[in-house]
Amino acid sequence: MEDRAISKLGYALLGLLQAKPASGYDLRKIFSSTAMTTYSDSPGAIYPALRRLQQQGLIRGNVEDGAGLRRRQVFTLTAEGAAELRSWITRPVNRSEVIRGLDEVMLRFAFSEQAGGREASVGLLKSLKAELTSYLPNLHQQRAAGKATMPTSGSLALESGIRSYETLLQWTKDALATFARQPHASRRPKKGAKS
Amino acid sequence: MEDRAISKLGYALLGLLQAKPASGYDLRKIFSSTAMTTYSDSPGAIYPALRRLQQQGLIRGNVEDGAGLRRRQVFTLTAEGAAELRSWITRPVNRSEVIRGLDEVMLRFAFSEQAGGREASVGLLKSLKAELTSYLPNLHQQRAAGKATMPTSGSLALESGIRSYETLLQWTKDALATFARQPHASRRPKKGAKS
DNA sequence: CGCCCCATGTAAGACGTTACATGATTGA
DNA sequence: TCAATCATGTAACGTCTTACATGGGGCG
Repeated sequence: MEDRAISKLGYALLGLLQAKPASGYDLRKIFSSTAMTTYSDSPGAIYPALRRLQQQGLIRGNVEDGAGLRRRQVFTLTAEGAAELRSWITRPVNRSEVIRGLDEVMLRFAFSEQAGGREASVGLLKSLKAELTSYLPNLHQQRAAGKATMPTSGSLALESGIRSYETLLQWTKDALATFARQPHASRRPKKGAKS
Repeated sequence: MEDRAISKLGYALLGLLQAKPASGYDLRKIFSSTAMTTYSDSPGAIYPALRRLQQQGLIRGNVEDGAGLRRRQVFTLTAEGAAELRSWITRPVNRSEVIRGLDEVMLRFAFSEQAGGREASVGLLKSLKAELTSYLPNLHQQRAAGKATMPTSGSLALESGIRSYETLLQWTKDALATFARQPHASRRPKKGAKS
């Protein structure tokens, strides 16, 4: 239960394990076959990451020795792991994350509902929306400032960044609307099985 | 002139030096003050990266000892460096870059006009557009497939990814239109080998 | 004089990438 | 039997992060 930092890959693993216990190999397959291909499926990254998480007490591994199968270790999230995941997810979005770590924010959001229920998702969206709203004028200013000095491709690149932030802002609004439309009934999974 | 790989930061430095010779400190300021804040302005990253580029013969450093100033080394792109930059920029965009390395593609594009003229920019845009067009149906499929199994926040996260790719595709079309509107006059700073 | 900006650098440590290694099971 | 897939791991390597170190120059 040491207290060192957890990498993005580490959080991705925690989030997946929260949904369903899995082996390292299962996790690799998820990374290589789904939309999570952004993450590395290399054993040299995953197995050491799992070991670190286990040393920190965030996951627990159980060796499956059912049949005459080769040893296969299935990892489960511990209570500490679930707490760590929740605290990572509910932490407000700040400027530097918007600039350098949007993918991590989206990862947080993807796991938010299972980890902290509707409220967690909505909270994260609001926080992201606020940060985007305060950051965008900044970019517009840079576009105006650089108009003269930059080559066409340079200012187009900046334009692309601006558009992607605007699209994201619109998405946060739509996502908030989606949650607003949903019944306010307690959708919060306390323990174990999900729908 | 060893032949090892160049990191993203390395290319960012080459691109900036192509526009204008600069010292390590100048480059750090660019990273910390402009829209290029995505790149680290830490000396522990930049100075070693510059040294590597110099060892590869891609840049050359000249110590300025004009006044009684403290030594200040100004780096310039060599011919080899310019060639390397061009080859990086003109290399076609592939699937894995679209998935994991869009920021690097945008970096390439930002530098493309100065490095290889209008044709380089247009070529890169076309390549990106083709790759996006072939990748997007893939994501739509995943959305359809996961609709049942994913929690709301998960599918919304995927939706965000899809939208950002669609926005980018629209941007490539607009950018191509921008270049099409520009005069075809030779803006190319290099003697033509390709027709 | 003290403080901040210029300007460059090094050292320790963590993480991911690539490549290699191992071995069991299943199917052709 | 050969190949592929399941399943886990290690070793070397490079790069970034964080933090520290150094030292001159300008300014109040």
